[in-house]
Amino acid sequence: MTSKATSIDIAYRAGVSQSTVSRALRNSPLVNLETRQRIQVIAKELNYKVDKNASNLRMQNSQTIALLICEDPTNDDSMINPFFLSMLGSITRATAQQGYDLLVSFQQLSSDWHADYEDSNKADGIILLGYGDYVDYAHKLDKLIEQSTHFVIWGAEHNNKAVLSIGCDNHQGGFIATEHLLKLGRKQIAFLGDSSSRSPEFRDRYLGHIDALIKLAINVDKQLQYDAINTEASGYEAANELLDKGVAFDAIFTASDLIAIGAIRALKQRGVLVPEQVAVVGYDDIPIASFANPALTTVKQDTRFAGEILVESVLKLIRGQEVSPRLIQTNLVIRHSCGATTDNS
Amino acid sequence: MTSKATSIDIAYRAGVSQSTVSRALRNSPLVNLETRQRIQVIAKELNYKVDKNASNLRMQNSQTIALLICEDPTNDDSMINPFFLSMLGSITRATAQQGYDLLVSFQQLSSDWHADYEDSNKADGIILLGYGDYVDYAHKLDKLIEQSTHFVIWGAEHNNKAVLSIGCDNHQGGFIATEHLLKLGRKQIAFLGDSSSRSPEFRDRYLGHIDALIKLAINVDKQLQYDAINTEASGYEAANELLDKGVAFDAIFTASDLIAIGAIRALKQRGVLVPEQVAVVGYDDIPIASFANPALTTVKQDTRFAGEILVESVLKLIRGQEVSPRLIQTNLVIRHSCGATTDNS
DNA sequence: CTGAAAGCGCTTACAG
DNA sequence: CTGAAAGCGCTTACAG
Repeated sequence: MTSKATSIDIAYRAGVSQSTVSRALRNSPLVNLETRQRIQVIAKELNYKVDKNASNLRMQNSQTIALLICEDPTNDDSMINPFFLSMLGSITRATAQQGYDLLVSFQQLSSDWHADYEDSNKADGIILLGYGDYVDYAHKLDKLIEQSTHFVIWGAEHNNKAVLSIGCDNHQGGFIATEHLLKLGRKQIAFLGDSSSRSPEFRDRYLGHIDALIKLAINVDKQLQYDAINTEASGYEAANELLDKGVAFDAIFTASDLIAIGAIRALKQRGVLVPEQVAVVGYDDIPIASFANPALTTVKQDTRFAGEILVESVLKLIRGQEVSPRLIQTNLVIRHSCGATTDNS
Repeated sequence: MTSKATSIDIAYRAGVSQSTVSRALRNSPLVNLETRQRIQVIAKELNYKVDKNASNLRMQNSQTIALLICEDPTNDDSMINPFFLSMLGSITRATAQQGYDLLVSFQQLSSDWHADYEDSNKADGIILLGYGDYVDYAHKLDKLIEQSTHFVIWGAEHNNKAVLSIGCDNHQGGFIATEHLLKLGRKQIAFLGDSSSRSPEFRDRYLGHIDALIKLAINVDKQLQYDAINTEASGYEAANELLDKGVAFDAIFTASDLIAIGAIRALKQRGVLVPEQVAVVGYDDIPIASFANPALTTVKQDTRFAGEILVESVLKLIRGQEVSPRLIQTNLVIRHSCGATTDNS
């Protein structure tokens, strides 16, 4: 293979100047339609592609956006949170659709965000995908703001108003889950999941749950909340503690599917029938959810839509357009674990 | 925020020439240690980062590699094959470790590979992650070769010797799965999975399975092979067909975990005890596997290692070093579905 | 050990 | 409608 064709090569063959080639390839109306087409044909023949480095250097942008995944520290290193993975897929798609490239990186490996990305002109904007309160990242966030980097974070509204956040409405999600359970006649609903401010997502789900109870005039029993982090093991443990305590309950709403799956394992092991004796509703609708036994009723976050909004938002930021934080509504996926359907296949 | 600092700014402050700054930042021994350090301090103060576009343009490389995911056409559009997702994670890590960036793209969205990547100087090399025989991509593969693009594909050895492939040893994986089942005393082992050449991975797993049977002098019963594609539904269906047929079997080895999970659902529904009556072994060790009920015994492909090898291989290609195709050994993850352990939690 | 200069391949005012 | 020229921010022979 001979070395890559440049616009000069094309200019030579087309018998025009390099500037004209450049214009023609960008389809500028300035250049005569006929010459334009002739140039484009030659370009195709030579398999010519604009050199992005040169073009970006000149235009001072990169047409790529960076996705920084701040992995959930509660997960073991080898496995990415399944919800993130799903977001990754939708963000990749949305980015491509907008004609941008996506640079992916995991946070633990790089300690200097702005450095690695926008400052080195590799990305025009950044999407931060994390779980939790971003407290560990606060300092870096500040740095990003200070440098007026274009970035958007996934999650609950941030206390720093300069940070643009896009997230699913966890409060609403918690509300509909519990409301559903109440409508099915369940009265004592336990909540498994950290309710501290360290986990804003979980806390908001908890708060939504509480609001549903209050709205339906059910007493809130603090005894029915158990902390759990986002793992199967933690759900298993929390459910066992709940069982050991001896408090009566006929349903469990968990802050994540992983917790729900662990809880179901504990219930089954103790001979508790799901959903007959205890209904279970999870959160996230990760792929595993539909394969659980019984199949898990869960709150689904629309990752496809979320990815689109996320990408659209950074792009707006980059273009200097108006953007505001956004909460995406969730919806309930009803399967068998809540007892709403009788067919328990 | 003032505009980004350049090497000229640093040169000005350090009272040296821009060339010296460039050398100092690359830690060239040519420049006096003291000046070098002084310059580096200033660079840090100014939060300076080398402009990648300029640097890449000048050096004629991009320090990034592109990952093209050719999605399994049997999966529905919204969900990526979990095995790929896991590979994506490990490739991301491996790439970062080598100081390269990773550009991710899904195949359906872009029809012109070489165009979008190497030719436009955005990536120095390409990793193709696909499932199957790459027949649909043969034409494009040819184009890549023709353009002497640096690329490596995931999967079985390709019939075109010019293509460098890295993959797990599916034959060996099939072998150890069946061998394990035989050692546990199972005699009639069904195989669920396409055994045609359209699915070279599945076919090799099947062949390994057959070899294990032959080695242990068990008759091969063609009746015990059922086609299935890589979905839960397909596994469910195949297991039902098997059950309907009325042939006796005491174990099932499936070409993927998704198939295994569907098969287990069918077995349970028909009242067949797993693993007591029928042992099941899957393939992939996707996250769901450990949550299945019973927890799935499966053949694990070491994705972390595979990702490293993949990245290492493209890099070698890029550097013009010697590389050869590679088969990575798999290993068995023994859980409950094969009946090897009695504790069925 | 350091500087002046060329050049990577584009895009885009500027002039015609 | 087209061309000559500048310049994006680097890296690296070349000369000293």
